[in-house]
Amino acid sequence: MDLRKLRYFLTVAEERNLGRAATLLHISQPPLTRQIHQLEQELGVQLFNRTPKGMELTEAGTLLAQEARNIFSLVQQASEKTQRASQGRLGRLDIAVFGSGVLDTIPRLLLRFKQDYPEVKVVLHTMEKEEQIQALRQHRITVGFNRMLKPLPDLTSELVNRERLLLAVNENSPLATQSVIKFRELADYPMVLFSSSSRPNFVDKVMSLCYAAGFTPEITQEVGDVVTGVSLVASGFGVCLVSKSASSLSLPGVVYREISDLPENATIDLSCVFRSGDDSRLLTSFLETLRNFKREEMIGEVE
Amino acid sequence: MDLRKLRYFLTVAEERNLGRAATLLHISQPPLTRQIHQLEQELGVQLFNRTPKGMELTEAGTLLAQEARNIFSLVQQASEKTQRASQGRLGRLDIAVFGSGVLDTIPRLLLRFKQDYPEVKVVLHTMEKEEQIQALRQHRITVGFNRMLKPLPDLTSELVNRERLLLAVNENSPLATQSVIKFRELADYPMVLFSSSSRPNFVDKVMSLCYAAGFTPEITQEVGDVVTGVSLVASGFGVCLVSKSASSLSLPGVVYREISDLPENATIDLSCVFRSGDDSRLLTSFLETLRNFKREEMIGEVE
DNA sequence: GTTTCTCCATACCTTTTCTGCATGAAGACA
DNA sequence: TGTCTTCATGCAGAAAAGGTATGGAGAAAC
Repeated sequence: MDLRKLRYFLTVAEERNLGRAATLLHISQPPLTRQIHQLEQELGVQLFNRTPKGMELTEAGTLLAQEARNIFSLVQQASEKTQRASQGRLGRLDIAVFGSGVLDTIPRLLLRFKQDYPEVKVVLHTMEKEEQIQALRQHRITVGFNRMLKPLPDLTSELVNRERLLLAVNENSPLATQSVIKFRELADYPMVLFSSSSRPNFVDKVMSLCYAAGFTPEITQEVGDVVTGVSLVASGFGVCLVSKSASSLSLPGVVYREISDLPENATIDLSCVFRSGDDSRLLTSFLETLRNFKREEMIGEVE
Repeated sequence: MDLRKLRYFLTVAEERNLGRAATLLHISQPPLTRQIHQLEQELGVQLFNRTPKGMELTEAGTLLAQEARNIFSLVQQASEKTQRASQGRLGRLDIAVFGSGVLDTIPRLLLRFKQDYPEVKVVLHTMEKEEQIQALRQHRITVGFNRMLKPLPDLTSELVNRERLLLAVNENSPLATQSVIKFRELADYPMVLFSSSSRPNFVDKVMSLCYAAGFTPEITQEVGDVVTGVSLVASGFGVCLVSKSASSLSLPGVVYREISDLPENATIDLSCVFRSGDDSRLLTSFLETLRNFKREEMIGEVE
């Protein structure tokens, strides 16, 4: 059974007349007769009763006509969906985020993407950096978000934004009342820091800043993620250096303070990683939204 | 886009290799290549990335493959359903019953038909006799049930069963306590009867029985249907002659009694009517069940 | 009752489309 | 570099679909 035969059948079923149906189909009547006969023979079912008045549907024919309409509707949809998918406007995009990366920037970006491409289903996976790299290579995800990725040949990373460090301090700490905080002063306060296993680059960055400022920080507790870190600050474990976007995380007893003399390079980069040479249309769409988003964010910061 | 191309596409999509797919499809590789190209061109969408390892689905291709599977499943179902419909095992059968005909016999028959042909959807319509005739001629129904139809050239009627008359009497009436009731005795009791507009044949039959017995009945009330008639008996309006199947209608205060000397022809026929020469498979199926049903009912009565 | 008209079916030929064989081009792998 | 695998292309043959002419059967009109 072929779609042409089915189309012919449906037209005859609706016209109840071979001649008119043939005209509508832009063919002559005899081949149409043959195609209908063939369809009946293929199915082993009589679809029409031939009367002097025309072609009258049998019960089986009536049912097939309904089914045929469904089939054509599905075929039509399939064609349209395929075309939308080829334009990166329909489909499924698997994205990985790291534990605390879901704060601030990424949700706003994803919301923006959802507005731009409402038919794309975004599936979020929580993965740490190494897991993301593996998942990208295995095509389990298309995009990963993380911080400070070392360059890799098969993966391309693109900077999403660069945030200066902020200090999370307990509201009862003397630092909370100071109008200006210098980095050097942190030497006098215990510090909560990520464990070097979970965020080696971040730890290295903080440690090297401290060394440059001439002190070794007193680490009271190592934590695996920002939320835990900030909640320890709330409990009075010490101060904690976090990225600016983490300041959207407001816990009772915690305030965020800028450090006045932070060096230029004391920043945390949020990057977006994908397979080099991935020409997927969904990725292209996503990167387009990402670049628009960056442009608008920069304008926002300048203002 | 025709089903052949779609089948080819799906096979290639599943094999991810033109050569293997061609083997499975029992064609050689070059035509398959061309068909895939044509499909891509028709849709204006690249469905595969050609790699030295084989054919790799694009996002659009992945989506089309899913849709294609749905389409084939629907086509398969359509074919099977059509064949079942041609055997009278699937479809919709519109049946008309008269007001009180839904009592006893017809429900049992319909239940039996539902067991024999579970995939046939029976739609019941309540219509009086003349309405049924019109509906049959307009093909709005396929079968009608009614009582005592006069012969018509374009409609065939088949006897379903023949029921003797029963007398519905109020439990307080002297007749209720009598062991034997003779027809002649009805002359002394007021009677509830159908109006001659709703059941002319039934009224004629009762009146002629009374005349033959030598009396004219005192009609206290004319009613349109059995249920009303029997409820008037319950209220003490008089006695009412009903068909045996109506006795399944039990109302408080009403008992049913046989009449000992009822003539042979004092019967009510339940007939089934359909268009003469209707060769619909559903009707054939229905009549087959009906005849089996009649056979079993007769055996039941003999026992 | 015959004619005419309207349908669908069949015969025969033409045209299009698909298929197979042979072969080419390009990247992977040893 | 040679070989292997994979997809792409040219050309001829086969199959399927389409067109024209015509037949046959029933309904409607005269």
